[in-house]
Amino acid sequence: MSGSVLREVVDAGGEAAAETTSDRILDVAERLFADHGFAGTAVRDIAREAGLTAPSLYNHFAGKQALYEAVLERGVAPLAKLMSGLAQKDNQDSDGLLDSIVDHFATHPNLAKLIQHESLIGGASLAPIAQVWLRPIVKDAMIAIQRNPDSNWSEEEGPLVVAAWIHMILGHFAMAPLLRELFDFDPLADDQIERQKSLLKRYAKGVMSPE
Amino acid sequence: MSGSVLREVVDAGGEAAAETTSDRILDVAERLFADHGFAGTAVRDIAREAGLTAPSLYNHFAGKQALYEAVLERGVAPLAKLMSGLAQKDNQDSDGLLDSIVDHFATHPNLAKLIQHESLIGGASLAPIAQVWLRPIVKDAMIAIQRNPDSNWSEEEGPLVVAAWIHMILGHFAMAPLLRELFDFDPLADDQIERQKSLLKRYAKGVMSPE
Amino acid sequence: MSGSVLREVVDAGGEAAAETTSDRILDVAERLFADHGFAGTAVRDIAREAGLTAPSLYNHFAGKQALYEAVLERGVAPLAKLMSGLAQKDNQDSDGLLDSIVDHFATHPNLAKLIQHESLIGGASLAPIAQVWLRPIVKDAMIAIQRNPDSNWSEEEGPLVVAAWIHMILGHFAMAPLLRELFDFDPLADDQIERQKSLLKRYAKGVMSPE
Amino acid sequence: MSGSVLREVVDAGGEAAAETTSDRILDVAERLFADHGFAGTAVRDIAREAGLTAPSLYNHFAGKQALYEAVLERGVAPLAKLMSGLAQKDNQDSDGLLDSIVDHFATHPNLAKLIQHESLIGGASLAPIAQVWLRPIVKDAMIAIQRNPDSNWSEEEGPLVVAAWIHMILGHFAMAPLLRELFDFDPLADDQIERQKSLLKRYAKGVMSPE
DNA sequence: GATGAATGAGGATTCATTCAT
DNA sequence: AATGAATGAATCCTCATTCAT
Repeated sequence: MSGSVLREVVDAGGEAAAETTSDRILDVAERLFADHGFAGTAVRDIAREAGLTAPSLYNHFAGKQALYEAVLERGVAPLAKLMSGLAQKDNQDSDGLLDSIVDHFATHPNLAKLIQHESLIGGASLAPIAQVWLRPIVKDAMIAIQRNPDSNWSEEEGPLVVAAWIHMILGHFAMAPLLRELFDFDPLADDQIERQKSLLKRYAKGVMSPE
Repeated sequence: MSGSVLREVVDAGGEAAAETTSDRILDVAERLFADHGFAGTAVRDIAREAGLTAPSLYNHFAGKQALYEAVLERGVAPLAKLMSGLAQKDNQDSDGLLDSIVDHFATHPNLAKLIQHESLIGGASLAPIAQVWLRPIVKDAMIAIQRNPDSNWSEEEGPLVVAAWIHMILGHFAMAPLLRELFDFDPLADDQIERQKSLLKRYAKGVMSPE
Repeated sequence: MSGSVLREVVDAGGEAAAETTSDRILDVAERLFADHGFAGTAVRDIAREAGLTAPSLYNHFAGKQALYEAVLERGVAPLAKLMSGLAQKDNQDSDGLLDSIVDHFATHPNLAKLIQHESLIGGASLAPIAQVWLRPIVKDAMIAIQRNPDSNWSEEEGPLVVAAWIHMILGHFAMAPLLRELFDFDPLADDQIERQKSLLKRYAKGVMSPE
Repeated sequence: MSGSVLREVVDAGGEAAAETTSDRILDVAERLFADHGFAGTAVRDIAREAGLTAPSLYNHFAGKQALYEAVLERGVAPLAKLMSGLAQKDNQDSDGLLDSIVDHFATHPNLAKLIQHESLIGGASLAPIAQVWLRPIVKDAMIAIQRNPDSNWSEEEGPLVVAAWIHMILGHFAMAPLLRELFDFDPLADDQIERQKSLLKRYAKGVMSPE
């Protein structure tokens, strides 16, 4: 259940054992897009780090935009799958749900950055992400919040509560460079991830129901 | 004609009444850097929207990077000033503090995006922002959290708690495009900002001290 | 089609029969750098005269400076090779040595200009030229001068004597525009080159040992 | 007679005691044009080193080209004056003539570089230099050579002999960077200039009449 | 699948020059 | 006489992309 175990199994976040060339390209592109954003990433750099030349990359992806979208889809799809799966299970178990989500981001360290980049830019790919993948989950979450007998959030506050969760989870992973500067630890280290998980769980218990 | 007096009144957040060319450039650059990031913003576009040609811009700023840093400094400096001022007042009054901070981001709608862009990229300008401007504030916040008799966060959790506040506040303003897609409201609308303020205040009361 | 054989024959000094694009670029660049200097030569002009666009040129050379250095190396290397070859032969035969050197500059009409440009500017590429290529030859020359029984130059004068030879040989080819203005002949014409050779030989006999 | 004495008196080569702004500009421009060539020198750099801005420079000179020509004229005119004066004196005294010329270049250390730059480029300003200033002197020199009873140069060789003198004198001063790299002394140091003078005088005696 | 060569569009920046002040 | 601001032209160079091989 802990992230460190999952990492070896899933491997989607690391590019060490990449097999096909397309996968290798996607791995590199994911990392570079996450670190430098879409505009700040050169196709040539992706190609070079993937071990080929830029023209060769066009044998695998129609263009930079298409590659970017493929990266986003590959990154966001399993997240959506995970969460729609979780939603169908016992959604009272917010602890396990939080563990799963945080673990997913921990094993996919570029995902949060990708989502936050796209959210900041408000690019064309944001709508699919938000509408297709995240919205259903959000709906479940809002239902869960409302259904919680301890919760006393008004209906208008629901979205902001959900948004707060998104910010806390995404932020922990996406804004790692800032946190590293501000504090003296790496938010992506295993112990910090565990701490963040326990923090979020305590929030889930107490914070959600202030009284 | 007596511009210097008007400037403070009119110019809060908008770039309509900008007076000097340098200010106009800074205003435009702030908006474009916030919306498209550093790499995604062309000097020529900044110049055009500021009403001059790209070479002319170099009469006011040494280069793109220098302009970017000037934008960041102009944006972050008052934030730091505000918060260091708040820290010296009654720092038990977390409500007023939250109001001030949120209001500042509300009236400087590009600031959160600028900080989050730079945090994501982990660029060279991040260190000054974090070290010089944010770190002192963070120190105060952590002291306040520890001093709170109701608080029972361990010492290691302090940074993560502070980080959570950063994520919630920055996120509300910076990730507006995502929230707009996900929900059907504008986080920057006055009523939503008020709602967010009251939400954060409730968090400050309850969430910080779960038991 | 069998280019590699032809190249040595046809391509001596002229850029007409250049084969590979890189060679064509080098040929044009050599001529333009020689005629206008480094700063006075535009990459776009080199590219245009070589039959391509400026960006295409970057597929062959990393940049203007790299191209310049490649031009210098291609020009100076055979000169050094020639002279180190001559040094190993009977170095009493100063006549043959002078013939070879002058003929080399005659068949590489840009070389003297390139060296003199770089010597005037004192650019970064001058040190390699001087240290690696010319210095060994100079050493030989100074030994030869000292060893000459008729020579009565003091040790301190040796360098100046060598320098005088350099000036006379380089000057004849590099300062052709001045000589054309001053006199009414072309220093690069065959008969003038022959005359210069015989002049230098007479110098070598008489001038070097005045008494 | 020695260069070191003259330098303090004449001062045309140094820019320390420059008086009018125009003179200061000319001094700086002369040095920069000599060191970097016409294309390699920016008007702004000249202006900055002269203590004003580029637009101000246009109050004194019509443009870059005009400034360049003014520099050349100011540099070459006294040289021509000197030499026409020398020609009218006892032109058998080649020793004094050589001393004067070399001293002039020694006290005007940029002059040789300026002439050699312009000769290499073959620019529009070369013709005036060659035709108006140098040609009369050259004519005298050739007459002197022919008239010398010891000389046995053919008529066609005359120009080449004169050219050789030009190369040796200009080269010593203009190609100082190369000589510094090649040998371990500064050609512009007083002792080296004296040595060069004595060398040239010996050449004048012996070399000119090999038999 | 891969690549070297090529390119139009655009990148930031420099340059010589102008002009109102 | 000096300058801040402005600019068209040109600088070197990068970029995403195409295409023949």
